[in-house]
Amino acid sequence: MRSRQQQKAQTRQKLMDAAAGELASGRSFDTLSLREIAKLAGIAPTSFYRHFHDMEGLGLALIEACGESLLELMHEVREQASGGRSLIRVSVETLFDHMLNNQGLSRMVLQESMSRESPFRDAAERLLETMSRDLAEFLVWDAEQRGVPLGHPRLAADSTVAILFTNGIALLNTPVEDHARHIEAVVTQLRMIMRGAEVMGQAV
Amino acid sequence: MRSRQQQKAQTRQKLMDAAAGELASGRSFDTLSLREIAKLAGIAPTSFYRHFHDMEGLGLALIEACGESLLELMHEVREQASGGRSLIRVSVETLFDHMLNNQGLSRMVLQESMSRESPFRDAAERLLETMSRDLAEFLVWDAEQRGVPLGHPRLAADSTVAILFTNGIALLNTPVEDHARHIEAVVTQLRMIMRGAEVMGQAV
DNA sequence: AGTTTCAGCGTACATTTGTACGCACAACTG
DNA sequence: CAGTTGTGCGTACAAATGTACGCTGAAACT
Repeated sequence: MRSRQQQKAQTRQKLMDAAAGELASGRSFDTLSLREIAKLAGIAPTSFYRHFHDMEGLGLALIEACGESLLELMHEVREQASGGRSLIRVSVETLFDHMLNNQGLSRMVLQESMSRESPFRDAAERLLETMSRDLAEFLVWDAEQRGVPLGHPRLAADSTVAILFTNGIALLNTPVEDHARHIEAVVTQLRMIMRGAEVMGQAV
Repeated sequence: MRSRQQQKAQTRQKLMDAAAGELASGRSFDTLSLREIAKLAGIAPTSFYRHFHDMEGLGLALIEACGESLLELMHEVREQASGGRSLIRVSVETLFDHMLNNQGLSRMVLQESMSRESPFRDAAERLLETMSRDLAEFLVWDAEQRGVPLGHPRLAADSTVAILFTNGIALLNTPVEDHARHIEAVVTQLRMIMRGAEVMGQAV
């Protein structure tokens, strides 16, 4: 038999997968019921409590997991991008790829980031904040590298993140054959911001 | 006695107000139940059906109403802005004011715009699309007026709308004393985009 | 070997949900 | 004025929900 830890971890994962699956098929998180998720995961309703105190607990775990994989991914992108390809393009493609492979979670995180004060909102907000901070830091480093001063790097990063996620979501509702064109549009928008930031940097 | 039409319209409005009130206090739309809204509006649950076929019907009416007032508002802004004040600043302030006064609906529209294929998403999407299209049209006109060519006006408008609403939502979770600073940041971000668009316009 | 721990189960119950059905009575129509 | 219309009500019911309670059996520990 598998050890208790392994077994428990696996059941917990089943619960998270069940919820993520429902999210991916279009449900919003708070239409999910404890009983329903338990059934999908193949356990009795009351066994749910062995893993999460709440549906809220499950939700937080989902957001947490999504955040971890996302930050890790963007971290990899920076190393990979130093290989020469356009950083902007690689970032966009990588992020969108992740969102396409995690549609349910992506939607949930962004929707919750727009909700009212709640544990979900806090978690989602923290994730976006971290992404923006990391990006700003990188932008400064990159600008110095190229000897081109950037005006308001943090604001540029905020704009970038807003545009990235807004368009990422839009992409999920777009037929595959339009993806390439859509990505091109986003890349142009981001270049626009960078040009603007550079101009405002020189103006100082 | 009031006429039947008036009476019915008033009850319908009570239902919409009840729902909007719950949204404003942080609930998400699909945690609202028909019975609950009926009770808040002061009518029997079964009377709900005299006004809407569904909770979905109510939701659509809410989004519709929010969209109408919003588009009307932005239309006024353009006339008012020709008076000389910065168009960007006036637009931002007006939109944010509207969002602050309609927190529940604003959140709902933006959240639904990120959901999966559904009547709600379609309605919300249509609203944002219209705003972006109108804005692009205005940007072109304004650029011609000033003799400064704009590159990719539609993309600039898309970016602007994304940044406006993202930050508008963020503002709702911000203490009032930080509002002025926050608005300043958004104005700077929008100027950044405009500068970028102008630069890319000249490059052609 | 004997004991403890604990993931998972089944039963049970009070709430809440959407909605079908039919009645009442004020407002409209002719 | 008589007849029709239609908003609103109360009752009723099946389904679903969260969760309290106590049991079981195997893994973990001593």
